[in-house]
Amino acid sequence: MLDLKFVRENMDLVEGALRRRRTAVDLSGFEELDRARRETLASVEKLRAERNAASEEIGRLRRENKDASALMERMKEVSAAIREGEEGLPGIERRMEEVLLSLPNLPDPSVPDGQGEEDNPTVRTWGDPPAFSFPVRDHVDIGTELDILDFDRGAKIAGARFCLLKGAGALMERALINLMLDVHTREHGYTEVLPPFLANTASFIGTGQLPKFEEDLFRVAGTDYYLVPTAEVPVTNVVRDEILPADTLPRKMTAYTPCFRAEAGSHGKDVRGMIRQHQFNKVELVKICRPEESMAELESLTADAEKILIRLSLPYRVVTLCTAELGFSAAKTYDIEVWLPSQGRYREISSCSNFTDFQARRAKIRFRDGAKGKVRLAHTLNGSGLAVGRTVVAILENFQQEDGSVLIPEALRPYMGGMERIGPA
RNA sequence: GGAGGGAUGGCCGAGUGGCUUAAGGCGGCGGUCUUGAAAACCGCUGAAGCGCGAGCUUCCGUAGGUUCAAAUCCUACUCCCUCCGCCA
Repeated sequence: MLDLKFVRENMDLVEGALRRRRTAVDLSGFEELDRARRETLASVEKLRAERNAASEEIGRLRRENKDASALMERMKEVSAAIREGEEGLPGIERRMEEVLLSLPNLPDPSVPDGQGEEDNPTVRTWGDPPAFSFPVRDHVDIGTELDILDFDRGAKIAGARFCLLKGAGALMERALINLMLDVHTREHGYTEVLPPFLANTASFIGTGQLPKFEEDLFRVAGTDYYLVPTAEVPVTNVVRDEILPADTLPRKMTAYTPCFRAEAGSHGKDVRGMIRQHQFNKVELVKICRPEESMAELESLTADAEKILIRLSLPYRVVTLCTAELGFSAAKTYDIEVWLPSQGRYREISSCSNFTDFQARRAKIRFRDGAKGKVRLAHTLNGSGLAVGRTVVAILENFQQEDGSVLIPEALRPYMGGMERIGPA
């Protein structure tokens, strides 16, 4: 959510910044609502001040056993006038709230303009795509033949876009989760949390998925619960409605959760394999920090995620999302893309974003600046560290051998009971 | 699921209709004292909205209601605690 005062005073700037995101907004109606609200508020508050003064007077008169009935009678009218004046206010405020909640974050000035994926500049590249002396197969063929991925059974149990992992496949998924959590907690200073996998409406509004993107979520029928689409939701909301001591910042948390995505609009994209599923595992990194530090924290958070790929010897590149690709709540995002031999290109495996004060304002995440300082909105960040299912895909494809087996990256072997290779069943 | 008890500022906690513009404490900040610190003492210290400003208004879990006036009374809901039941 953008700051009301800022929007009011910088309408043109806001409209211009959102045009950079290819989001057309017309704020003229909002301007009118804002004016009406302030006029109403001014007159109602004046009446309330009158009533408060009279109430005090009535209290005084009654204590002195004097007659207050005339004043009480007059206040009846004032109270009626207040009620009447207030009448339109909830409606106006609700409509303003709707507008504010529907406006995406403003892109950071460093974010390049662009129309689509092809306009995301590459920041850096690590590792070399492996060369193969045999025909490359994709993870579906490799995994099915090794009997570690079973898409047919996944579909039988749940439906399309679900997968069953078996044997060394299930073990690898679990091993990756442990490796990632260990690296982030022991080497990068994050505190591990294991949050609820369902969260309520208030939490989803806090991080920006609601009210706008309900169709992307699975809701538990008859309840106020949604399945989390990312640990970002429960973990960022750990500090919702709190005022944090400044010396506890930056607060760094990491969490494993399964992620559930309905993604109504995504049909037809990545229909094959484990790239795009209704359920997948992810280890998430979340930071709450001072505004001055958030851009530097974004750099280090991205580096923390990259570290996992380096450990696993998976070639990747980092791109900056251009204005058109930026997510709703983000001011700046780096995507980390891993090399997928079967597709001959890099595919997203992590998305690291600085949300500036956008989520903090919605979720009331604040800190006290200095011992007697002002209360200020914090900045929030998060990034995948990493998407586990896609990491399995990348390992199967990058480490595939001519005989159909898959070498296990050395860093992962201790987490898989010393297993060095997944051989044919 | 049943019965009871609760929800008040960063934290704890008093407060059953009008001198509550929320007592008191803790914590924090400033000061006195001290070589320095601690202790002691003194002072300051909730959040948000509106207004150029003096200032005004709102907020005591949430939403309604009663009243000239609500932290306080009424209704519904949410969450927490204790006990019982069920259960991994």
